[in-house]
Amino acid sequence: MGRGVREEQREQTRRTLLLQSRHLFATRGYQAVGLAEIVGAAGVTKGALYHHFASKVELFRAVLTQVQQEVGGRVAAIADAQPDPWSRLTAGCQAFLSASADPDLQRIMLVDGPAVLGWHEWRALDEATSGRHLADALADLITAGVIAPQPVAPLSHLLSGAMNEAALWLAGSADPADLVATQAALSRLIDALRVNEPL
Amino acid sequence: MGRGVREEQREQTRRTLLLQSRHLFATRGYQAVGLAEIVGAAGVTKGALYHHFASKVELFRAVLTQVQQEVGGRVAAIADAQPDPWSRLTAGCQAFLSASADPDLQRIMLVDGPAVLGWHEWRALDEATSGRHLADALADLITAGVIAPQPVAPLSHLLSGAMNEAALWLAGSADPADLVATQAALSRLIDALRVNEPL
DNA sequence: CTCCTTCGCGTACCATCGGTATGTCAATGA
DNA sequence: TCATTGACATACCGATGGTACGCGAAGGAG
Repeated sequence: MGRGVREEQREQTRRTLLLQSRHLFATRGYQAVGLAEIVGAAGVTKGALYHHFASKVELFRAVLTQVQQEVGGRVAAIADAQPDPWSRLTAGCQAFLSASADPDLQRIMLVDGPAVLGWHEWRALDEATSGRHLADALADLITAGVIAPQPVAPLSHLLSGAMNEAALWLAGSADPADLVATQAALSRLIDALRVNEPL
Repeated sequence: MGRGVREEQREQTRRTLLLQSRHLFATRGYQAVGLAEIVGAAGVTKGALYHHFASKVELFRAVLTQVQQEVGGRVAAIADAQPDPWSRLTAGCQAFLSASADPDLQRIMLVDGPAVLGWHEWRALDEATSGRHLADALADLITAGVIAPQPVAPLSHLLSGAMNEAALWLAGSADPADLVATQAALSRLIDALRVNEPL
């Protein structure tokens, strides 16, 4: 099944473009990085870039999608390994916090994402990956009667925003105790959702 | 106290620049608005703009500072009118949610702010206004023994992020029930902080 | 009132950056 | 073998943030 030298080179170039732009976007931000620098790092020219991506924004969109799927995959993998719905929620939240703590991911995912694509589209992308897992976990817990019946959307947004901001803060904090304290505080907040606090 | 025609005109120009750029930034975003459009709306030229602000970023910084102080002032006014620390926290959170629901404020404050100035500087600005009130309220509740002793910083970031994201979501939701549900969910989360859940 | 200085601002210009049109050469398939 | 397609390079354009400089009126000194 020789896939053809043509298509192979194409995908190679695209991967390199994604990889380099992702690195540059992560370290210096979307605005500060010019296309010249990206194509220079990738060893190609602007012609190649615009052959693969319609605009700088679409290149960023591709990078963000990739990052979101990676984070979503890591969270889902850890959450799905848990035996019960409640553990899936808590473990998933901790996993998201850990994954988002990577400074190379969070600038793309949490800072530039909403600004470049607009909040609504950013939200839609998140909803397709990590956000979906959170909403699903909450819905499962409601149907299981573990947490009180209520609309999932508000809760999902509150928790998602809490974790996003916390991850941003943790990335800049050198003290590892902050991570522990944040996880503890987050656990307390989530525990509040249980229908009856068992002493 | 004749302030002089000179200084009066200067401040007038600066105010107009801030007002117009704030409106444009709020409705179309920092990136999509060019300086030509701003100075056109303000009835001046780029010379005037660069006489008052060193760069487009500094203009945005001035706008953001103004917005933050307004929101912080509104929140503080409502919170300080409450009799006890616990009411100050809850009322302050509700006030922040309501204030941030204004689409003309939130794009500047919550979307473009972190991306344009960088998350750290954005955080520092927030810390100087609304964020400070939240941290103070939490600290008061801890010393009063209402909520369990714990570091305030993680809690403050979690709650701040939750409210920010919720405000963003509420602005795009036409259903007024979403606001009620969000406030209810937020109240439940905050209630979880009490040292001993009564009943 | 006069002169000079200062200051707020307009004008003209520049560099850079995202984006496009077009050329080129190799892979492909008949 | 040869025409075609497609992946990419090159050259170029318009717009935008930013700068250098000029101008005219307000303010102070005599």
